[in-house]
Amino acid sequence: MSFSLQQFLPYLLNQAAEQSSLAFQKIYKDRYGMLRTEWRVVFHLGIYGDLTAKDIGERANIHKTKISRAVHKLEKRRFVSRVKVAKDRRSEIISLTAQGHIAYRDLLAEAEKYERNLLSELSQQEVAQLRALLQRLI
Amino acid sequence: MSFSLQQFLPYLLNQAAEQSSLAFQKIYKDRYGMLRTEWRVVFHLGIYGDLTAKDIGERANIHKTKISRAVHKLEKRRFVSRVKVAKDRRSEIISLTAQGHIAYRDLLAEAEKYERNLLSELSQQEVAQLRALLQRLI
DNA sequence: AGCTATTAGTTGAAAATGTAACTAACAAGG
DNA sequence: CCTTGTTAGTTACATTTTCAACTAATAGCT
Repeated sequence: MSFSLQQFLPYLLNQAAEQSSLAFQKIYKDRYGMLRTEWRVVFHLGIYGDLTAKDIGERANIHKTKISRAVHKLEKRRFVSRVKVAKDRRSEIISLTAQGHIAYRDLLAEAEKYERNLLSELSQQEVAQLRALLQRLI
Repeated sequence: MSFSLQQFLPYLLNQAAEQSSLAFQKIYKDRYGMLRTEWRVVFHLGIYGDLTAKDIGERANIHKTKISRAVHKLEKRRFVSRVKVAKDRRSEIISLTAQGHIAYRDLLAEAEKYERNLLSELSQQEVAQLRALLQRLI
């Protein structure tokens, strides 16, 4: 009985991850009807600029079918648009539309606010430590 | 462009959680055909002893429908058994069967091995820090 | 050029999840 | 006891996710 679930790292990380994204999830869901993958696609485009589906998938570690469906939905709702790449017509460059940019900026502001709030309990140093440790695990 | 997804805590936590549970997930899936919720139910029973579905849900922060289905599947595969509570016949005490215990002990050993390996990159102190910080977030 | 292998992205079917509505048992107040 | 409200757990249905098979385009080899 010496094993503690509360100490088991994958479990701990999962709990923390769920807790920490729950409230933010509500924002992009309620406000833009987005799912997690869709929000992630929007953020990647907002941060890194235009990308192909493959790029996004690689950077975000998301499977291509999920990306494909997320992009479809985002396109249908006019948050992104696509243009075939001349050089390689299998792939398409995905870009935020004007409306997509607006949503991105809005959600970005929320994300920052949200994170500030989340981290308000920790000291600067602790935050840095936490991030560094998590990054090493990744 | 100052915002970094790699620094955004919910994102970081999610990545770390996914990474850290991927390989372990493979073990309980391949070896016992279990899903995450099922594995969690088994661990809760193994660690805390017999519990009702409600108890498990509360401790593990899992919705009752998920618990209900997980328990059904575990019962069908003879990892757990159920007995109606005499005092309150709405609820049932769930217990690991002999076979369930065997699976539990096996997975427990794997979990410990897995975590040792996962943490081998970090110092004792760092591990303690990480756990403490995560627990505060939760 | 022609053949095979790989790659980007899509699609369909099966499995899993979320949500809400439901049943059965209990509880509390009259 | 009866009514009303609550609780444990299940079920049905819609939405998501996963997995494998697929199409279309390209790359590489001969």
